[in-house]
Amino acid sequence: MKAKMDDVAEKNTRNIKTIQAEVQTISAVAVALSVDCVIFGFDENKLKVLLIRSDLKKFLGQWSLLGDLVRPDEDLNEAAYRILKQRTGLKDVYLEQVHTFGNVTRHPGGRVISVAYCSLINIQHHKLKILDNELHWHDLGEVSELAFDHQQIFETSYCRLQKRVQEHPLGLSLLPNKFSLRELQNLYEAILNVKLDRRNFRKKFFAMDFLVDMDEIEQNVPHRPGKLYKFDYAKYEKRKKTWSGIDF
Amino acid sequence: MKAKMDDVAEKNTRNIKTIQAEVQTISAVAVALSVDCVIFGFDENKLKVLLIRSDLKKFLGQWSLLGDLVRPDEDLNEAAYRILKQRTGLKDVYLEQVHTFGNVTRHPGGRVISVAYCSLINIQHHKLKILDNELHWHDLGEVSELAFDHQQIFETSYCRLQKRVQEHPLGLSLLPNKFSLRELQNLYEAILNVKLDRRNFRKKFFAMDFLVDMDEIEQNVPHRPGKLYKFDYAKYEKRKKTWSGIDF
DNA sequence: ACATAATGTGTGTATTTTACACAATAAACT
DNA sequence: AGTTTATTGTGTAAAATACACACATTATGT
Repeated sequence: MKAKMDDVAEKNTRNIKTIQAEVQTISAVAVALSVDCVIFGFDENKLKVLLIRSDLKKFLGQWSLLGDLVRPDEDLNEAAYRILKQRTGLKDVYLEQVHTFGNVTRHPGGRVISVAYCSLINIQHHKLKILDNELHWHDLGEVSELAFDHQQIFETSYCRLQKRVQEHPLGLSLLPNKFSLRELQNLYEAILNVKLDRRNFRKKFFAMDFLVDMDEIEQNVPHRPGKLYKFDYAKYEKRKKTWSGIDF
Repeated sequence: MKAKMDDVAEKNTRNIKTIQAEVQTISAVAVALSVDCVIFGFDENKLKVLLIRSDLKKFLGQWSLLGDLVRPDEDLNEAAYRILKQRTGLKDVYLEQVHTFGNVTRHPGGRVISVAYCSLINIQHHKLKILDNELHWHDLGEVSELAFDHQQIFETSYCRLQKRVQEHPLGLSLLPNKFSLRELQNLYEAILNVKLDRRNFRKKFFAMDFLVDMDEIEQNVPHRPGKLYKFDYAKYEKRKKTWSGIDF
């Protein structure tokens, strides 16, 4: 399976070169178009990103983002959703275009421009799918020297995420449906890489009035269990026009 | 001149179709890559955007953003700077990538993806160049039914601008080097489309401590003239790491 | 029953934001 | 020269928001 994918990648690389050779003679530039997804997850109180071993010989052993070429009949968003579905089995997840990377030399196989997407998934909803050890969740601190310009793409996406979670309650899509306030705070602390005051955090989140008390408590914790809440997405959708962010 | 440009555009359109016909048979998708610039200016206390009559027959008479195909040896940012230089004669202006639009059907001539850039220029620095009446500054309120998906691109860019001017003092690149506080406030009111309290506006801006009193006053105004200031870009560059925005 | 580890809760203080009014100045008009 | 007009420049009090901070409660594990 892996060997076959490598073949496809190598073949695409040759094809791109061929196209570009033809295109040099005319005025329009044909480029290959790809989408790369920066997929974030949250587990054991740490923020993670999903990476795969690089396809290309040049980057042998290095990790890279999940990406693919966009198909002829496919919009950019569709391509991003397809990649997510293929790799994680999940759909209906948060996905947002971040930036387009198109430097001439960014891909050794020829001119390939890449539209980067940032995605947040609930890591528990697909745990079974990563049997392939070429696909792996990495702690954010341990992401370095990615293939291509993926280090830059990753960093750009992470910065965007840090901004976005202060503007919209996106982070919640990283958590289980039911969560304790401690989990929620751990999540924000992990994303923003700061320590927050527990009482003020709770106050702010309750003031938003989007949390619904489930009348359940945590199980199997070696201490006083916390209450469980869910997020009221419907209420948020109604009010988000007049919503001005969280700001921790 | 205009007729020649139309020819080139039509020729490119045919070429793109030709390329795509060839590409259908192989696995990589070749797309044409373009850059569209949303160029903002400020004049007579109004925010303006620079538009040109559409090249294409399908959109005859409609206005469109300034764009061009990206060259084979050209990075995306370079292409955007080139367009700005060609159209306005200006370089060293503020320019930022906003979003990439790549829907399959967005261009009637075939698959063309467009990377949108937002730019701010001082409208006085190039006043002489718009002799061509196919190129025109439009009041923001009067921008409607642009060609292609340019209406959407424009709106996305304007929203981005509204956010960015609250995070960085970008707006100043729309003003002359010397400006009064009234001009500055008019600018922010135009961009954000709100009314601001004069005293509080001044207080906030002075508190930033980036304005330098030029010891000059406005000339030829039929009322008490205001003092002129310039913006201390060097000081801003030094402090922008710890800078957390303006927030009107 | 005792130790452990985390939950749940409120208040006073500092900071920031907002609302708001009047004297001073230069030009234009008579 | 005096009056009108339009806009500049300035400060303060009240309200809202953000911040720092401590102790009793509750379940588990031994």
